[in-house]
Amino acid sequence: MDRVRIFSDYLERKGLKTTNQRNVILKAFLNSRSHCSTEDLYLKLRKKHPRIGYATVHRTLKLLAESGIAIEQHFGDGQARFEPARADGHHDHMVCIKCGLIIEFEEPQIEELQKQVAEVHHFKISNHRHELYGFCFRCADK
Amino acid sequence: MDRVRIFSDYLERKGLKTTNQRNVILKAFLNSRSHCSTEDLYLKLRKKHPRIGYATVHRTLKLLAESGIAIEQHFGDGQARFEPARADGHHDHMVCIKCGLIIEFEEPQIEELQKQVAEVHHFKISNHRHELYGFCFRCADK
DNA sequence: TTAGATATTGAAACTGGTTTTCAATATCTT
DNA sequence: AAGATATTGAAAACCAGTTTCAATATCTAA
Repeated sequence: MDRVRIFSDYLERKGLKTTNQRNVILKAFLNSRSHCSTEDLYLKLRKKHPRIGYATVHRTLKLLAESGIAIEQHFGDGQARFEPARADGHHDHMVCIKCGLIIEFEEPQIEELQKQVAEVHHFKISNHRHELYGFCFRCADK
Repeated sequence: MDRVRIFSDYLERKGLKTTNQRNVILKAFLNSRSHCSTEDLYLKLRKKHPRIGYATVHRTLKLLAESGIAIEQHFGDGQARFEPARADGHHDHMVCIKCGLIIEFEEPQIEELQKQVAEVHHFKISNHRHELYGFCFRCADK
């Protein structure tokens, strides 16, 4: 089922309304490069849809995150970033502290270990964040 | 070497000055429960030292983090928290999203695996964050 | 020990991302 | 098509954090 439909269904379940702005923002989000901030998306949309406000973009991104279509990330620069959730599951991030490059990684063994650690503490994980900060191959050389 | 001395040395190396406020804040920080925010520490200090300002507390916590005495944490509630660095090395956190309980954990195998993942991507880790969000044993029951 | 140079302090103003407000507008239900 | 309800955009509010600035404290060198 495509994500436009998933979103409409989510809105309906919540007693919210499907609007033109929400659809436009959803589509722009899905087409955007990953890890875009509200600002990024707002500026991008502005070209074709100058009447859509920043607040609406941000509210819609929050809704997308709630509905599971988007994942909200915080990489420590004080600005939320959103990326489309993937069918192929969870991944984590390496963030270059020099150039800002974001590399995604997936490591099932780590996931398994953290599950075990949680069990030891009788802790029920609902989500997690695992981020490596440092220098990407390009920036490490210098 | 005790941490008051470590801090003085750090300040001197940086051409900064050892002041009464900085020492008072350092001591209060070391005696505080872990993971306190600037606000927490400011309010606590206020009782005995009502003339110390919020800005000074925050500036000093930043200096403590720079000097390696404190570790700055961000658990997604939009407020930085600081904890005394431990001699026994690094640890990560589980955060209860209901009651706020913070459990520390340490898992060398995860550290090793993340090192390997970074190598694959020619990424040089300078630090990382690994946080599990969910329900602690007490909150999971309900 | 003291004078001069420099850093620190506290209060208040400012920042920047985010969130809320509110009157006008759009959507949905019947 | 009308009434009820949610959404919109602009602007204001919010909030942790940071900066400003004049007064004060610390440090250095004589």
